[in-house]
Amino acid sequence: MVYWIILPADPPSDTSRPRNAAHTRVAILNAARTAFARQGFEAAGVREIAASAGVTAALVIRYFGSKENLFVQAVVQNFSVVGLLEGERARLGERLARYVLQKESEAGGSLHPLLALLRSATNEQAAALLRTGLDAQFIGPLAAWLGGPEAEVRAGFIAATLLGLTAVRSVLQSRALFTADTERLLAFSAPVLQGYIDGPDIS
Amino acid sequence: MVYWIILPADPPSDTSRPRNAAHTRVAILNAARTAFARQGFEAAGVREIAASAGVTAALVIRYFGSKENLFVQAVVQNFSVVGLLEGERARLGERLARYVLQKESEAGGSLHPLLALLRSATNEQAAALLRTGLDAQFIGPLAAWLGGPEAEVRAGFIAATLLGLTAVRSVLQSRALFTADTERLLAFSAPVLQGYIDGPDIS
DNA sequence: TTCTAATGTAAACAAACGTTTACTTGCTGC
DNA sequence: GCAGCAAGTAAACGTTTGTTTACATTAGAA
Repeated sequence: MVYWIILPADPPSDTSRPRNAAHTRVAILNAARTAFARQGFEAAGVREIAASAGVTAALVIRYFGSKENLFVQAVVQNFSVVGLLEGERARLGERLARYVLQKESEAGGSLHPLLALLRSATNEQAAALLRTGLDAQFIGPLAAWLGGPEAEVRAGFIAATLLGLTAVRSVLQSRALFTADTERLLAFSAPVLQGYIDGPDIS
Repeated sequence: MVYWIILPADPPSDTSRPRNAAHTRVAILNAARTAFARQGFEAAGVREIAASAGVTAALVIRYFGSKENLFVQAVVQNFSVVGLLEGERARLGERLARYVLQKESEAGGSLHPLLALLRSATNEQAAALLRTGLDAQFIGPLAAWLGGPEAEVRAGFIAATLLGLTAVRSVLQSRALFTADTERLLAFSAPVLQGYIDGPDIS
């Protein structure tokens, strides 16, 4: 018991955290995002998410009602394209390509948001939830930004390209794209993406 | 009971099948391919595969040793790019695009082979198996066919594009690409794929 | 300081999973 | 015709899953 007094006031930021529903909620959401990105909707367990947030599974259910609802709040409502749209139009293709080609370690310390989407897209339950989110928060805004009659199809192809690259590189880790250096992959993919952005309409 | 006698001699082609290990094996493999394509490696259950093949789960394990081994024999050793490589080089992009854009109903009656790959790629156990299969049966042969110093990267991008399209269309069923007609999608994607095939090398 | 509502936990639930064991059924070579 | 082995099944095993129930603890207002 004495050891508790000797330890610093806020040691590993989890063990001695005072009871605080708001902080706990955030901790659970962060743990869930990481777990869903690493393992997908099905494989990620409520007990494991709870443990890595420093609580128990029962509390997670108490706060979010169900695993499905936790997924919605942690992942579906949490990826967006709007940040990438800032900047000159002629280089949007490059920004998008860099967005998916950067190593996980470079992605702001956390795992790539697209990973959670991709790793969970195969579960029918999660896919139904993601369907809405992808249209509302990625394809929709991107299409509106692009403009023109083919905007939706163009945005869809961009999403498909980014997801495909993420799939082959981060999930399947196919040798061809996993070991190649980022700049070379960028040289291939950025023009393609820019082509979807600025290419001519199909009659 | 009388109804059985009235029914034709070989009714649903399953109930009255005589004992035949070879036929049963094939039936299990077919059922497994469909189940893995529809639900992915984890969600597809051995009991369900067995039932749809007209046998019990114990027999499936007896024949294939484990669910993992069943997956290898049903899916991993069963997708290949070689068929698409026949024909003129200038139209390979179009053939590849058609390969993934055709509706499931047009894909020879069965589900698209890429679906099983994609829906199972998120399971770490299955992904490890698919990693080898994708390189050995798709990217490898395609790269050898393409030739040139960048062949592997080009093949990787082609695989990524096809997987991405399949993901957005068949799994996420995003409105933008799900409702658009095949010919328009073909007009967008075929040139991109052909670009990966014939485009200039990156210095 | 005391009391109560909020915060959290331990333990168990029912269902589903892949797999194993022991058993029954039926085709086939002698 | 009949043994023997292959083909197939029923039932259970041990885990793991998301979720529920009943209980403990602590923070904060009175």
